[in-house]
Amino acid sequence: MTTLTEKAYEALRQDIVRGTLKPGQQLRMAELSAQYQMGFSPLREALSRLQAEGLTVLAPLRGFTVATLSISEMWDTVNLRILIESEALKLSMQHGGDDWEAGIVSTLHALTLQYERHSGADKLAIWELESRHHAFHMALVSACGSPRMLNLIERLYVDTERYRIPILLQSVPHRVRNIQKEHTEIADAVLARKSELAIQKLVAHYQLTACSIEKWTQANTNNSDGKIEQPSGGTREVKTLA
Amino acid sequence: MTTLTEKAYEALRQDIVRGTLKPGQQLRMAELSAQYQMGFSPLREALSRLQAEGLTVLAPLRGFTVATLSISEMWDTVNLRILIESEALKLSMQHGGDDWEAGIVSTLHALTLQYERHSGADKLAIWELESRHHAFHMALVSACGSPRMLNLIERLYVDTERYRIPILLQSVPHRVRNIQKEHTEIADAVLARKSELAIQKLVAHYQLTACSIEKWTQANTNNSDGKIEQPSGGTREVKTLA
DNA sequence: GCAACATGTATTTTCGAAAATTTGCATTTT
DNA sequence: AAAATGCAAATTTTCGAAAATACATGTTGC
Repeated sequence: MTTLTEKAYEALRQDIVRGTLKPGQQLRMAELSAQYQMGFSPLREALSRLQAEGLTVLAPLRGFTVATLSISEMWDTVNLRILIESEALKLSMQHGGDDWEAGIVSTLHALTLQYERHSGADKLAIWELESRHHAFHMALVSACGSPRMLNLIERLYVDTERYRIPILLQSVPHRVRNIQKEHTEIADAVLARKSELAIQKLVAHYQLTACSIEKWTQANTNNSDGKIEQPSGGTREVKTLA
Repeated sequence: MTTLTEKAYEALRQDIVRGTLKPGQQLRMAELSAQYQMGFSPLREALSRLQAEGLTVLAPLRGFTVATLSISEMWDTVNLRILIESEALKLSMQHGGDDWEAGIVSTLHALTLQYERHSGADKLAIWELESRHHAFHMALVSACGSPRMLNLIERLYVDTERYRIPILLQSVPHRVRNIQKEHTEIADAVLARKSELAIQKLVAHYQLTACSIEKWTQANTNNSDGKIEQPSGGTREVKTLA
């Protein structure tokens, strides 16, 4: 990583996705400058990029804020993700070769290992789990042949990741679903090139996750619908989506 | 429009889409600063945003360039557009009310008027035509109920617009297709809520356009495949996609 | 007491120059 | 002659301060 702008971009992006910077939070240049040890220029540039990606919002002359979360936005994202990834998965199953299959097997294996290892609320372990989870889902669609789709899928993944992470950070993992089983079943269907079944399982996986997020949110929220608070910390700022 | 950054963003975006800034062209800060009458900061910020949208490319420590065009990229974009807009159109036909229908009728009418008016290669008329064309296509899907989809459709429109504009700028419109008839037929099927038919006509419309661009490019190009030159002007810089 | 207004402060936005890096070119070396 | 090296110019990147704008607070007028 060469330029400061890139460092700023990576750092801000990670801090937003992981919830260090909370949804709706004002991002004051002076504070960021002190926090990340750099001047305004690289920060603004990074924030602009993130704005185009939907992770920050710029209100003219009153600065940047972290993009807020809401249940309706989540469902919008999830539904779009289902549409795109269903197609991408189908294409991958048509075009994918040995390397593609190998990628799925290996990322699933790595994910499983980390699942079994991941016990409590150890942050480091959670980030590693997230990373491997991401790798597995990308491996599934990686042979779709469309750079544009892959790029979009990557962004949609990040967007939904923002909703899952607050739950993961809770110490109680309340494993009512066996998520790892879902992953394995998806991989099995995909590798067997059972197109319909694989897509159906992937869609169900996403919908179950979304439902679980929705329920968790309603349980951990006292305000009216469509708003999401950050669980950790004592700051009690309620964020609404634009 | 309040801030300089916004002005820079709009201006650069328009100049890239319309081909004033040519695909692959180096964007030197000093030149841009003189051209657009502002300092580096707002320009860099605008270019960063455009980079996230895929209209510019940033090579670390060697500046920004205009994103290149290629036939394979075009097909990738068109296919994704077909996937998204088919779904969005279906949803719109399910949810759309009177306002939505009115929007389609009025934008189609405005488009038709400009089509008949638009004679030669009058740039002003072409930009107006483009604007109304855009409005019509957005009107079709505007009732899909998904802000995310609409945002994505907007971007995909711009991306394909970059491919159509060089052709429009040629004085000879070589109207082998009756494009306006295609628009009308789409609108008719949509308003009649004939879902299958409407989607089929929209898809055909996009595929015909893509084919026509591909043929035009091969005719106006002497190099090997996948590269596109800008037609106007004497500069003979060949641009490849990353 | 309350609203409109003015004033000072905090913050964002923009500029112009300094620092860091690449690029082009001439010179040397093999 | 070709490749490597070193230097100067051009260019990007970054900083720190100036300008512009928003925000908070207190004041005046009614």
